[in-house]
Amino acid sequence: MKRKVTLKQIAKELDVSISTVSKALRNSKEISEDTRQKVQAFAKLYNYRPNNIALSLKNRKTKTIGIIIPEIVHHFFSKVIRGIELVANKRGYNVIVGLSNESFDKEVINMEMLANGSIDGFILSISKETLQQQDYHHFIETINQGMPIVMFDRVVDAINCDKVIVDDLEGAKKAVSKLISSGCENIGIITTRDYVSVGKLRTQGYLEALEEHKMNPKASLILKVVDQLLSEDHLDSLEKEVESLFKRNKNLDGIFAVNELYALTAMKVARKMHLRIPEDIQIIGFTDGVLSKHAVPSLTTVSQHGQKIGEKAAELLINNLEREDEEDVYETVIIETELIERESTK
Amino acid sequence: MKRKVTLKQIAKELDVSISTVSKALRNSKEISEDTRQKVQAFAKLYNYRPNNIALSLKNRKTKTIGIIIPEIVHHFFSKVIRGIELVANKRGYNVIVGLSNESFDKEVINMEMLANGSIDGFILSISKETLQQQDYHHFIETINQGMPIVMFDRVVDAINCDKVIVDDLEGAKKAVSKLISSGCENIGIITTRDYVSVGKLRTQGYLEALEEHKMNPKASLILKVVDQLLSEDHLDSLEKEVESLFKRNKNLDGIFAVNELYALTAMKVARKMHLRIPEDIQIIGFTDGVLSKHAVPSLTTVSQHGQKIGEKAAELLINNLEREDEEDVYETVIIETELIERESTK
DNA sequence: TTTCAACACGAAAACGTTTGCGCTAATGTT
DNA sequence: AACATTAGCGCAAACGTTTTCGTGTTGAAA
Repeated sequence: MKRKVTLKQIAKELDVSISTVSKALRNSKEISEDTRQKVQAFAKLYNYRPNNIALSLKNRKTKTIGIIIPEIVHHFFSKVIRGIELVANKRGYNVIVGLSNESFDKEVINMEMLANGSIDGFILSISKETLQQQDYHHFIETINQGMPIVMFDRVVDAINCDKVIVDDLEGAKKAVSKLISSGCENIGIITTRDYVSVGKLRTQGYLEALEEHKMNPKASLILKVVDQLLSEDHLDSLEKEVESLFKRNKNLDGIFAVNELYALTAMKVARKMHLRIPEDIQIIGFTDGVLSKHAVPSLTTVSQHGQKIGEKAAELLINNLEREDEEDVYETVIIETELIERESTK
Repeated sequence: MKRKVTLKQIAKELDVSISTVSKALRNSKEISEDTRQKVQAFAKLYNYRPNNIALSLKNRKTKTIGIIIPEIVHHFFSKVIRGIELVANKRGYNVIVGLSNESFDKEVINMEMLANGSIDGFILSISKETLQQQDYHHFIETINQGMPIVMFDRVVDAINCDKVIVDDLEGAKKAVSKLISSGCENIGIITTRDYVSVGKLRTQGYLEALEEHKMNPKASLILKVVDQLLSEDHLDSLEKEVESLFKRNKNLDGIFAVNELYALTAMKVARKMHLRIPEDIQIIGFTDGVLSKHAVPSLTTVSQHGQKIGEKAAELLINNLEREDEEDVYETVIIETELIERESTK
């Protein structure tokens, strides 16, 4: 078991100084052709690679990006990571992942762990708990220490930084407009509580779409699901809530659900009530996950292009990191949504 | 924008030496109560945190684990990561992720990037391309340099290291036995080419189960799908292959599919051919992903417990890293599979 | 022969820590 | 009063790099 070879070892072996070895390897012309070749041959033989940690310490940059997401077992976030990874690697960066599990404390702890030199900047999506508590001091402190942050998807106005979001409002409008133009007259929405910004915006898009088509929103058509974070019977209670939405609106002929799971649940309930999709009721979801694609009937959905979001976020961050001048102009990039029409709509 | 404060700055500010500050913060009793308090107060005020990179350099360990997986947009791998992250964080480690995208070259490059000091050890699942080429020199070199590796799911005998696998053979047997005991007499299998070890083992399990029940395997019942890595029309060609399986076996009444997607495709084809599930044909998949749970009818499946795999892998690695004695005894842990019965079987 | 570049290399500092050891002054012991 | 102990602190090395600034040797020009 031979440990990794260092400059010092090469130097000793070849009876030259460390500086000479370093320069020889970097093709400095201070070094004679002779020694340069000798050193390089030796280095190749022993498979020398500079120690990243030492370089990080010296350069005061790690070439590593920290990602904090609320949950990894989730197609959207996986896709975002893939996007980040893609451009990060292309530009010589590594990616280190922290999971907040939708918890404020874990978010803070994870960020603290990474902020002490391990990474050059953050890409993150805020946990639900943090959004509820509206405590953003850890973001502010991080930024104040000179470490840039890019937020995506779940962002918050209070923090001044680069952001990548989808046009939730517009996406929702597209979806609802589609339902309307396909003949729906009583469209229900299944959404989250308002503190999740994306939920709020999508609800707003729903309302605006109705308004544009001179349709009156009815309170009974709006279902704001209370989400008990990931509990086991969450699915059951969700189903019950959706069922009551169906029951109190006998003439329901369209559903806009702000995520995939809600949409699938709606499909399930519709089936239970012997409604045909899309003949009797049409359904559109949000988030282009794998469920929508393989559902039966397959689900028309508003795609968020998670990978593109990740790519863009990584670009913003790295550009910021590598920018010479220190001017802080923050950008908010909006990734267009796309309505993917499948079998659940006419 | 105040940069992170260092020992040196505190020392200068308080007019003591760096060593004094360091010792004061670590509660060394070499330092007087007086200065200790002074230093600690100052440190707290300026929110001092030791620089991880410097510590890594000094201690020659990074407290970071490198994960290399073929694909992240995949429930199984996400769950494994979650498991790893869980125990890693609990034991004070961070997690850094590299994606091979099923490519040999990317696997090698990623490992090289991480191996030069960035991490203390690897947890990985081998890419398909690597398995095909059977070129494992990068694993061997890494291990030879004293960096431990834990492999999971897709492992290979040629490499001597800790491994965490599911009992693919036994899991497959469970599934097929279930089909048999539910009355199936003509059971088809949809599997991968043999170079993917898990595919091979599951096929073997299928055969053994048949044998145990005195049933003769028929070549026409075995479909080994050629997987053109992630191409767009992969789904189409997959569907055609499955369809021909159905057509050449008119009396097919059971399907064992080695992954979720194959199982779903089988369901789709069955539906197209007007076979009722589970009355006319029963289907079982492998991998407990989200698709199986939400499919209609929901899919009976062999669960692999991805999270548990991740947890175990992290434990093995960290135990190895923190072991004092240098004896190399490698373990292969088998995680039991579990048959989750849902609606696609009787 | 002296002077001066050019050449080839080495010493040392720096990045931020931790820690063994040595030093000084004060205190305690005979 | 002479000596030993100890508390309290600083020096310096080490981890592995890169880079600036010397410095000694050579060869050529004067």
